[in-house]
Amino acid sequence: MATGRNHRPATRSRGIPEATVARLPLYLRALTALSERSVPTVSSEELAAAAGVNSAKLRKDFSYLGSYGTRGVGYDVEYLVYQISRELGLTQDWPVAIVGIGNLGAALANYGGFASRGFRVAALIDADPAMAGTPVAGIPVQHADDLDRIISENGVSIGVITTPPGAAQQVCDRLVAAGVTSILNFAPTVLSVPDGVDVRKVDLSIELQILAFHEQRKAGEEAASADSGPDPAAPPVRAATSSRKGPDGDMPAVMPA
Amino acid sequence: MATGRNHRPATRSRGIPEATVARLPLYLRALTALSERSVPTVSSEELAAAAGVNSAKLRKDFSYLGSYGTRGVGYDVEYLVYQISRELGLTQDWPVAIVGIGNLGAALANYGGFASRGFRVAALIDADPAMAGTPVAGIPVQHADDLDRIISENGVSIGVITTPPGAAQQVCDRLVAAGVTSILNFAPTVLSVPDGVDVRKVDLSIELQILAFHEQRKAGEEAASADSGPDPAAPPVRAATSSRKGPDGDMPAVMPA
DNA sequence: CTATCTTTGTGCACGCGTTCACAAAGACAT
DNA sequence: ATGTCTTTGTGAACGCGTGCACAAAGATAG
Repeated sequence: MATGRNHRPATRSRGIPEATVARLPLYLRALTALSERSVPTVSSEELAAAAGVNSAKLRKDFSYLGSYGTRGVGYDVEYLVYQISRELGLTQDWPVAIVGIGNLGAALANYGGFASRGFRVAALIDADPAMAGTPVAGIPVQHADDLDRIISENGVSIGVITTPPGAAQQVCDRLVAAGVTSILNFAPTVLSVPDGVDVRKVDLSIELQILAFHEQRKAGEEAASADSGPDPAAPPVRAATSSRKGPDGDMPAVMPA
Repeated sequence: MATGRNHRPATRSRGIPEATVARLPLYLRALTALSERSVPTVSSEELAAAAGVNSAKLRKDFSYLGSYGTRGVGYDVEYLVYQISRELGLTQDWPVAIVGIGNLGAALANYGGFASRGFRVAALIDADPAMAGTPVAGIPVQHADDLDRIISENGVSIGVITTPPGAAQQVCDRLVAAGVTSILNFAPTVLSVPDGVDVRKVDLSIELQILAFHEQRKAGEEAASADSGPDPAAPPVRAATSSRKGPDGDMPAVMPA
């Protein structure tokens, strides 16, 4: 019943830190590229550079999985690919259902990176009856009324939500009721899920806003003597100290929508 | 020249912790919803619940911005919306360019959440000459040859990369050369950027793999007495101790692509 | 067999982020 | 004016993650 429990709070899973788990796919990608070039072994320094991380961090990460390297030589690429794949659970097939086949849902269905690495788009679900039967990326869209059955029959345990924000919580509840225990949420909504269900959030708007923050800061630093404009340290006229400072007139309406 | 410097390493910006910056958009979204319902004030407890975070964390986050609350009452919604918007730099217009108009790029161009909150899709760029002139989401696609000019003329400082992975680094280099200092990267590639350029990464494949890890762990815990199958603690036959343990035959080919 | 050289694996220290718990502050009733 | 009650703002403790620096381990040459 935890409201808005995003990501993993601090529950270390099976001794492997969450931060390490988040980097394993990165290592795996770099190792796969090396494997395709038939590189037999790789040092922590080389692999770290390819993955964009510190070499000490990489070695510590791998130490959580076990001692898979050879001192003086490095790591066996194929063996490490297998170990990480196994640790991440990519040696098995993961049927995935995408709910909400709008622009984004359709794009994800077509996305090649989805299909590889053990993930398979098993079902596309939408609430619009007009879309039922229409194939998207070669997969017919099914109606949301049959959500329970679709999830059960396909053994889906990972759901992807690409609905409008208003429908996200309801879809989430139905997915969880049908047996889904992992959700990738693209809707800009805080989802409430019961314990035992993992939610990961991908929010384009939030990413842009974080970039805007740093962008503004960079601009404010370079032009420290601008035309009274973006000085992030000078707050505007603070409203009176009364309890209701609503319609004072100096509060610009910032958000268009 | 820093290779693979993603996110912010540890550089605290303007006294505001990076973790706090990442949560400000979340608060802003919740506050905007309250504002639309004409709620005048909100307590840290209520707002924290709406944003899905701890109330103490929220209060500490706001304390970095200043003392904008009233003890015994809570926070003025409109005032806080303005303060956070200003802090995030959303009071100004941010022209954004999307490079790589495939499925995902087109979906982002159509995505409504992009347009709101000060972000404006100023240009769509693709390397395919056949797409030049074709309107996507009402915006004509322009050819990548004119990238420099497009970025300069529109004053774009935030670029979104939705190209195939092979083209991402080259596109990134050209964007940076043209003056872009913030990049949102959807391509599964580690980007190298010079200092002063911020890169944020959105990687669907990585998110799924993290979910798969926890999913596997959950499945392994519940069925602790399965048919010798997914025991995450028992490593398979370790290859011989020689330096080259490549083609031993017992190394399953895990990655299909 | 011994020496040297490379690279892993990790002990340790440090800093950031989170959470608790509580004093200070202000609203509100009397 | 005073007391009570609610809620903020923050000091302090704790835990996680990161990076340094080095010893241990093994390969390789002589």
